[in-house]
Amino acid sequence: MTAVIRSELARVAGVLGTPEVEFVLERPRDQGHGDLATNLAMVAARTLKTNPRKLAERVISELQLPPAVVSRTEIAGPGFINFWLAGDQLAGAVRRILSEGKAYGRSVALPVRKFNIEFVSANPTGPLHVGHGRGAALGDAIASLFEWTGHNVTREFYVNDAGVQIGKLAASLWARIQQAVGREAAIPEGGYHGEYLKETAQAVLDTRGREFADRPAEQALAECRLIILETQRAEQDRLMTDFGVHFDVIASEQSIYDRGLIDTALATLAARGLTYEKDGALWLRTTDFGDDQDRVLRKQDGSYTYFVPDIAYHVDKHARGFDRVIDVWGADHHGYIPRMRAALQALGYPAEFFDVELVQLVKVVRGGEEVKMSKRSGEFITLRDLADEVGVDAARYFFLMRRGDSHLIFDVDLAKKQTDENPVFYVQMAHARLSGIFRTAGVEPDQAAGDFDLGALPAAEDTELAKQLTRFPEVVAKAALEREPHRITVYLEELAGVIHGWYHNTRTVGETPPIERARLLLARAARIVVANGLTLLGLSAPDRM
RNA sequence: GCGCCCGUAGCUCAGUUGGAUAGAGCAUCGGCCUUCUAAGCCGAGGGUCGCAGGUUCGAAUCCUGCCGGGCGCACCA
Repeated sequence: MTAVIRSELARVAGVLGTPEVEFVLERPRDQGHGDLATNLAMVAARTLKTNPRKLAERVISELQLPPAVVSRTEIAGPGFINFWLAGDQLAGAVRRILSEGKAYGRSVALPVRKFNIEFVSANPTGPLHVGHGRGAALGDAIASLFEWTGHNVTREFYVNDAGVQIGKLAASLWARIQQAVGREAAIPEGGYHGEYLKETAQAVLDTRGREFADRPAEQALAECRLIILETQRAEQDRLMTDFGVHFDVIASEQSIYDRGLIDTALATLAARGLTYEKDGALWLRTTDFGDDQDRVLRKQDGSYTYFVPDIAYHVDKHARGFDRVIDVWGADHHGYIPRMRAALQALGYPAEFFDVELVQLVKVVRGGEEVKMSKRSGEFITLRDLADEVGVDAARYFFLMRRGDSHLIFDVDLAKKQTDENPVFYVQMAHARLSGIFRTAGVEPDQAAGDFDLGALPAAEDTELAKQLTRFPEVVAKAALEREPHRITVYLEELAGVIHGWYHNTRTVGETPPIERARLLLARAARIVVANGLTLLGLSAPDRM
């Protein structure tokens, strides 16, 4: 219905002689300002150098909108034009919720794009921690938002299984194995001290026998490397599955080397004249593309920097036909963005091909005290621990309820509370209560049929709820455009507030038949919207709590 | 020193690509249980939008400078 008004406004803008003017048509914050408002007269007045309110009068006299769509218009404030929609419009919007069901809120944003979204991508050198959890929740939710707006999405996880860190990890495991059979052995310099390696060491001895510890070091290290990689990867997969995140592609750094993609990428850059030798190293002219200094590709010792497989990996993503690639990174990697972007532009990819979503670090608080995390000491809150303690739904919700680029304080006590102070509980409770209405009525929600008649509903709460419900599609579209899942949680909390108020102040079961019928349909529509919002974010929509 | 992010109510945070009187939850205070979940609802108080300039009909939003917090500035990954 907004599209009709928008295009009519655009037509009038042309009549006024300002066809190019950019105006806004939006829902005003204040209900007294109508259902929709536009600033057309004010922005056009600037170019036409005339009085905005006078121009607004002219706009209204030019507008040709059927009364079935707009029941009233007014000029307000400095020159806003406010519209009140006809009652049928709202009832029609609720009927659309009922007919679209699980699909309500989905749309197709043109042009349809092929997205690759890479997230988590944790090194297989230790357990996933809460920061990875935030990346997982955010990446998955952004991917879902793209799907809900009609795009093609691949969720991807990149494994750094080729670097020197894996070698140190294998050596650390080997030391733990030696210790487990009672020998003196030290974790090597820069190695890993976490408890989990002791467990893995014991598991190796249990399954392969104690003789494993007697093998020649060189052979054993190669084997340790494979074992620890597989163990860590398996645990990461299990955790992500338990966390409700499914990856379509697990990409391996080692395979980037094995498939010869390194040489291809370097050759392409060289052919474009963008590399040079200096001080015995090979450099890339990233300064030509906005970086503040050129970067080394191949070190003096002949080995490649981490930058090189990263470039090759993104070349591979490009080759796989994605037209938008988004990496979800921890904020501590932000300094890496300019050089990555520069490298991809050096390869001739369009600037919009590559983008990064930064995720700020998570501060976990319990009992009012910060829970410190230290990878060094091996003491930190793992994602597994957190999910076990507060539950997957609460964990995911808390990770999503703030903008990704703002610091997140994760209050463990709050996440566990089964009261309205806890936003997850508050939203899920709204769904459970709506389900409760149908239990009492003795009908399945889907069986609440008939034509929705908003006119049969007398309470102001009915209309308010209906209005709130119909906002959902535009909230989803905006959240997808901005890649901001927190817009969904904010909306759901507002919606839940309206639902709780409606539930408290009106009754459904036992009202007169026309009212009961209409309220059941409204409850069904509300239940659909809450469920769709929760589902989109990867959360459950419980019928009881 | 340079760069990126952040700074909004006591706390945690929203704030529609510049709009109308800056909002929500929690906390505090005051009401409401013969009710489909009181595991809830209604109401009140609470603000120098970090500070100072600028841009314009209009700035929390855009620009400049400063202050404060976080994170980066490798031939590490």
